Amino acid sequence: MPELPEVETIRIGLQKYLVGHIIKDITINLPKQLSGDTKAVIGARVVVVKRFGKGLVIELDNGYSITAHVKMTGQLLYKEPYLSKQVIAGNAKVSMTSLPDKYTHVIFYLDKGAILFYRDVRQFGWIKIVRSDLVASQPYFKKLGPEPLRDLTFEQFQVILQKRKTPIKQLLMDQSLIAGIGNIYANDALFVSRIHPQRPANSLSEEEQKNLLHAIEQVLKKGIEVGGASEWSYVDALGKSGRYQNYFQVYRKHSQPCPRCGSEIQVIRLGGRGTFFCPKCQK
DNA sequence: CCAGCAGCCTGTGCGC
DNA sequence: TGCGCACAGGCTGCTG
Repeated sequence: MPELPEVETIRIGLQKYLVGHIIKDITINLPKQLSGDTKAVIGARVVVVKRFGKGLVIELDNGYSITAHVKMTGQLLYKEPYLSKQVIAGNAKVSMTSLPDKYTHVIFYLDKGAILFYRDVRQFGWIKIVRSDLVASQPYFKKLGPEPLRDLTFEQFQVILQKRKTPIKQLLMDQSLIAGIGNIYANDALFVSRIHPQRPANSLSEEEQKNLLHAIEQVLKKGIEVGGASEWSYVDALGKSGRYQNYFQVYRKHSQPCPRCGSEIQVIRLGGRGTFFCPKCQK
């Protein structure tokens, strides 16, 4: 499930391949996944691709932007004829040769025979076309908290934690407090910093706060470095899988030995989400 | 105001 | 083998 590192990896791919392309036409197979002024993108050129939290913003040269959230199973894929072979070589989970397929809900036809398409098995994601100057006031983008690796300072982090007695893991995943962290990186960051996921956020000592922020930055950077986690259906803009799943410390490792002390990793449900931790290392 | 949870979906993996 | 069902998940919107 794409979180900050996965969405950042998609962004990097789109920034590299999409910028400069002109959108010629759109095909909409599942109307509920696309909203806004869809006609506005026709004839416009892609200028830059940005990311805020887990959201993507593809800015066009006519004052409009394509905003998107891929939720769990969404994929934004770029394809052009001469790239097909190269893409398959990149250990793609999805064979790009058979795409677009029945899960492809929106297709943007670009110049030079390239396409950008949105594929989403569970149909939870969305694409919204809005004026660029209104992106920041859109419901999803409006309520995003500060970005780790970009503008989240230790002082801010401390204030966020001190105010609340919510279990620390739930707090980390609250997008309005800190943007971009999901279940995978929340679990792993807490393991790295040896903090129990159920600890009230305001109970952390200053040292624990520092360790946690450092761990968050560490796991997110590692995630980006290895192209994200492809535990489910995540692939980047060229259909390539990431490798972070090989670095999971505790996420989905229940009943397996803790990589640090050998104790059995436990699983509980916290805020309705699977929560994995080592009962011995994490206090 | 905040916490908790249903709903949105469908492929996967389990038990029988 | 095949069926049925719980489960996974981010976010919105509703309820208590």
